[in-house]
Order: sequence, then structure tokens, then C-alpha cells
Amino acid sequence: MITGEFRCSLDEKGRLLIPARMRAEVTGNVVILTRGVENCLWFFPPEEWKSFSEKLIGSTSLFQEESRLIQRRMIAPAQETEIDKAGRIVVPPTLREYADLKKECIILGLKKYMEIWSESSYQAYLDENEAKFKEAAEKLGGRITL
Amino acid sequence: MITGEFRCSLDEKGRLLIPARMRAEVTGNVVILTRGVENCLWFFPPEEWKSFSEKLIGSTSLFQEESRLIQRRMIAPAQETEIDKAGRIVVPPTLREYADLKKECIILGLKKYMEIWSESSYQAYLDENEAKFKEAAEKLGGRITL
DNA sequence: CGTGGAGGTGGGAAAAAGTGGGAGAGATTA
DNA sequence: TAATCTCTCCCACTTTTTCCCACCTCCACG
Repeated sequence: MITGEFRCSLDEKGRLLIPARMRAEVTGNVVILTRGVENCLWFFPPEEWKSFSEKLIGSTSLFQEESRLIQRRMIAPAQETEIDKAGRIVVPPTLREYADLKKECIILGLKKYMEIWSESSYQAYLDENEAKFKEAAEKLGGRITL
Repeated sequence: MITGEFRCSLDEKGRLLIPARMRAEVTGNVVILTRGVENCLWFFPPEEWKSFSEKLIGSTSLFQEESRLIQRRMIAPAQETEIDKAGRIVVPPTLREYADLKKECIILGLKKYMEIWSESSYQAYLDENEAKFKEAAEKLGGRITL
């Protein structure tokens, strides 16, 4: 998968158009959507989801509180959706509400998966975290050189 | 069974509509409902219930207090219900009250079984545990890489 | 500057899913 | 025994979803 930050739009029927450049990175026409961390959705190609979710499930049991939480919060909400002929996916209602998706969305490419944000939440997230980011970058500075 | 998070509704007669996607995963028209952990109901297809309950019974004895508790709390309340032609099940009153089911419910697919929540309890559960979840995710970060 | 193609957008029609309620059987109570 | 209530089954109506097609816009190229 490639990186990139693209504007994309959700129509009245809950269909989200995946920009052609991102779409080109997905083989087949099925993808997995689930709740991400920080009010965005995570978008996986099936192989990536399989390996990720199996790692996650492998380390959990229904009789442990933390495991149930992780399963309910990350695994359970995951749904397959198909990319239609026009390159759109239908975002299931509960996920749409979780990420507060409106017409204007942002899709972020992160190599192994993508993130879908409502444009306003994404903007707010970046604004709120700029200071934290600079700190994190500062820490990295000692270890990573350009 | 698949994963997924779906809204569904309980009507005045105590019938809960299982969304078509989830229903498609159940072979036959009989399922088992029982008390789950954290104010939700657990919903098993018969084969899964058989293997789960047998494991549970096999590892417990009537002469131990904890075992009796587990059996009374998980095994005893289990009831078979039929899926009707319209894809609904009747939720037995004691279970309905336990999970505090109102009109708005949520059904969660967790691969081997499903969970049925009242929408408000589910929302409350997620809200209350978001911080805990982020901590847990942070910890996993060290072990699970994408 | 026109034309063709790819990418993007919207909406209509058919099919599927979901909702509500009525009728009848069986149970319960006066 | 009659009257009433509850539960179940079934049917019909409504809403949602899905699939498909038509059109628009922008860019590349002749």
C-alpha cells in the first residue's frame, strides 16, 4: 500500500469513494473496516487484516477482562465491505457514526493499512497534537539521523 | 461466524431481529442464548455451544463452590430459541431483563459466537473503557507489529 | 481547441431486509 | 364453563440496500 493523504467524499447513501491511487493498491475488491484508535476507521486489505487479527486473537481469552475489551473494541466491529464498480465502499452505520464521518473525509495511506477520518476530526487531531508531535520528534532526533 | 457490529431492534412482543448478515452465518434455525459477562447475552450456534459448554462442565465439579457458581451463572441460564421466518428470535424474559434490553440493541459478531447488548449499555461500556483500551493497545504495540 | 478516456457523482429500479399487527391455539383465572 | 390473556405463526406492508447506468468534469494528447 502507498502513503498519501487524500480528500474523499461520502455520499447520501453512505458510500465512500476510495481515490483511484489508493484503490490501485488493493488487490481484489474486498476490504475490512474496523474501529481505529482516536476516532478514525482502519481499513485493511484482507491479508493484512487476517494476520493482524490473528495475532490479536491469539493472545486473548474470553475469560479475561482485558481480552474481552480488545475483542469488542477492535475485532468485533470489523466488517468486510466490497468495493463497487465505481470504486466506492459502503461504510456501515455504526462505524460511520463512530468516526463521525460527514461528507468531507480524509483517507491516509500508512503502508500496510489506511485510515479514514472525518476531515474536521483529522484537522482537530493534528492541531491538538502539534506540540506533542514536536516533543516526540525531539526524542527521535537523538536516535534517527537524516 | 463473522465479525461485525450491527444495530438491531427488539419489538413489543420481545422479538429481536437478527440482521441478515449475521443470520446467514447460522446454519439451521436454532440458537442458544445465555447470560454473558458484563450485562450482555451470549448467542451461540448449537455446535459452538456444545463444545463450549462441554469444556466448561468438564473442567468443573459440583463439589466446588466456584464451579457451581460458574455453572449456575453460565450454563443453567442457557436456552434454545428458534429463528422465525422473518429472522427474529424471542428473547426469554429473564435474559432480556439481565441485559436490560430495550428497543435499541446491538449485536456483536465475535467469530465463534455473538453478543447481544442494549445499545445504551454497550455505549456506556465502550465509553467507560476507552482509556483502559488505549493502555492495553499501547502495551500490545510492543508485541504486535503491523 | 476539440476529442477521448479515466475518475468521480448521483440517482432510479428491483430486490432484499425489516416491521407491525391480526388470527388462532392454548393457558389461565374468575 | 366462559372470558380473557398470552404466545406463536403467518401475512402484508414499508423501508433500506444493492446494483446498475448515465452523466459530468478534468486532464492528456492530437
